[in-house]
Amino acid sequence: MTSTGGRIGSPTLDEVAELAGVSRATVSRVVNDSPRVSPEAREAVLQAVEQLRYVPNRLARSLVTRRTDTIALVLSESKTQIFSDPFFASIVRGVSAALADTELNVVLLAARDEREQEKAGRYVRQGHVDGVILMSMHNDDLLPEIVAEAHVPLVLFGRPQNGRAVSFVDADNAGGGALATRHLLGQGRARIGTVTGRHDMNAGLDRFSGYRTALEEAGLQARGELCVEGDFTEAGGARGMARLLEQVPDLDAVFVASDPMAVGALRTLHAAGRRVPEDVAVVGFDDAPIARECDPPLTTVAQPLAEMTRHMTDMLLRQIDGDPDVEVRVCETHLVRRASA
Amino acid sequence: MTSTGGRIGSPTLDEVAELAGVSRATVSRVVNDSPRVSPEAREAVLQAVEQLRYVPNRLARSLVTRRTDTIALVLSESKTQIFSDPFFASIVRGVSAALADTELNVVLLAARDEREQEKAGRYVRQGHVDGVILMSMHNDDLLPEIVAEAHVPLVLFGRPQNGRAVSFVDADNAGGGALATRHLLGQGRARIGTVTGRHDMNAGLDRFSGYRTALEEAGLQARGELCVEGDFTEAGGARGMARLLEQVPDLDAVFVASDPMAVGALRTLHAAGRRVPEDVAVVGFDDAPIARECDPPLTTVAQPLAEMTRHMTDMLLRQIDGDPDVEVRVCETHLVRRASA
DNA sequence: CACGCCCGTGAGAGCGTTCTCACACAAGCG
DNA sequence: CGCTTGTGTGAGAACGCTCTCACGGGCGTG
Repeated sequence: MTSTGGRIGSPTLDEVAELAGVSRATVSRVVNDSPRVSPEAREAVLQAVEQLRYVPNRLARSLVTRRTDTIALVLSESKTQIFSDPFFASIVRGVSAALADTELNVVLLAARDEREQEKAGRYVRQGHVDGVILMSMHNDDLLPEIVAEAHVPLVLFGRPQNGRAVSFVDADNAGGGALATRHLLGQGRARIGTVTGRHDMNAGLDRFSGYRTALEEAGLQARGELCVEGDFTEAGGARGMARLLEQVPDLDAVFVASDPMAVGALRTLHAAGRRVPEDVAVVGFDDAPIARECDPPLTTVAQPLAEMTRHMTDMLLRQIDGDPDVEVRVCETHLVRRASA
Repeated sequence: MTSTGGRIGSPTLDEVAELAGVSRATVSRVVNDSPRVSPEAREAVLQAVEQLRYVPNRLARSLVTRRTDTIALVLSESKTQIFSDPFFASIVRGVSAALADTELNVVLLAARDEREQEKAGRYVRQGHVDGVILMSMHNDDLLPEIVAEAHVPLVLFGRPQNGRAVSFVDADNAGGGALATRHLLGQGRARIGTVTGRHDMNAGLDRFSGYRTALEEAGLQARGELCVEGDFTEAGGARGMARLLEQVPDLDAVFVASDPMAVGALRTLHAAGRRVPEDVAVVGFDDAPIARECDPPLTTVAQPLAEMTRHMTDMLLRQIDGDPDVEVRVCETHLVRRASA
């Protein structure tokens, strides 16, 4: 390995220093844009850097600065295919965008099963990242605990189940569910069903509770046969809708707790010969790109994802800078009216 | 910062050594499972590790071992929403699965625009990872070049455009396109259109060329009005199908170069009152989960993704272990028959 | 009984950085 | 003209780990 003629490994600060005829410290200053360097020295160093194609070794730097300039976006989700959910894609985009003009890198960690969660936890604890944004929709997830105990700055996407003191950003899911349901009530719909999200995810539960609140406000009851549990996937939405139609043949509206599920529900309704919105009105949730494209275009509840991701990164950066406060932010949703309701 | 009472920072090897009453070297041996440690010493160390909740600092270790035990899965894709493509989700799953019982971590790097690509490139060059699996479907992408020049082990998913010597794994896209088209021909279809993938992605071009090959074999011509360019999205598939119907009203079959696009095409066909497969037969590509769920279930070309991801990781690991050979692997596709053709 | 051997251990150098200090030198002040 | 002030520079100690090497003690062998 050492006897090979070629340059194995990258050039070091020392090599640059020698070539530039200065000390290692001066090279470091130039590389880090310190002002206290003479123009001549700076020029010499820059030339040497160029010539050797020097790239600083980040590991060595991190070892002394105790900063990695990297944050992890952890997706801890086993049961649904969160990865192919456009909703998740938006989060990723939002976070990268928010950090675009900082020094910070974002890495995504996928933690599908328990094993991967432990791997991700280890990765975080071993000092690879300065902070973590954790999307863990699932209530029995170990990872929030693991990360919190590692004393690594942490912001959750979505309200955690147990009331532990941790910063998070969430949409007002209950408010959104109520918004959707009130919209349907306002159209004079009387038998309003719902395909909920998974009951072991807060987003699912909260949207469901908003649905019930709105019905109760109107003096109606969320009877059991009106409510079926979905799983946030398109297939699940289709199945849920089928069951709903079976249980309540004269259904005239449905609130579906996510857009992919709503697309599945639309398919079932078409197949069953129901017209949307004439026979059955449909409201979804998330305002995914598909909502605009499907037939009919989907009325849906939008969460301000850009705003939410910005809050998450801001909160995380504050924590990384040493602010010990726990912050919580719940963002308002709004209804996007299209043709389906 | 330093005056805070609490334990700032994790315990170090030295602290563990002191508590266990041994030297730093011995602790290191225990932590790294070296056999040359007496049972008593090992026990003492393990207890101290437990008590201090010691976790090795990976950066420090990497600095000397020159191994990070991390590989990056880089998604360099700007134009389509690759992130919400189920196809991509499968790749991620496959790679993590293949590395599940190794020490290696996987981080995902999303590089949507040029800026993010540079950031990702920097990340790789600065020594954060031992190797890279790069999904860059796009022909004008800078990242393959950047990574290759950094002399970091690299395996591409998908054949690169310029013939540079780099290891890659690809599906036989041309073969798959031919397979699909021959299947349609075998059903006696005569006017077979295609909605292609993007022409600046090899997967798109190759599937298209397979389509033409099969037509020519049958003595037919891929007339211009039979071919429209799609973009691998559902919306694009719907639009492409609409254009196709307009240009060729008596179309009796279509090969759509991805399943999401095929789903869009089905929607258009339904809306236009064409029965599938009676009036128009449809074959997709990818065997995405949706293919099973849609109406009618989609006949589609499957690529052996599990096999492909395994090859990619194997090849990368070999490179990381110092094997300088460039390897190439093209995997066979097969047809999955369902109801749409 | 002396010799070599292996085994468990610890001392210490090094990995590539940053950062604190101290130093040399120039310039400005009384 | 001595004194402080400031500015550019370099020496060297960290950072937390691995790994080579040397050393002492127990054992088997001739």
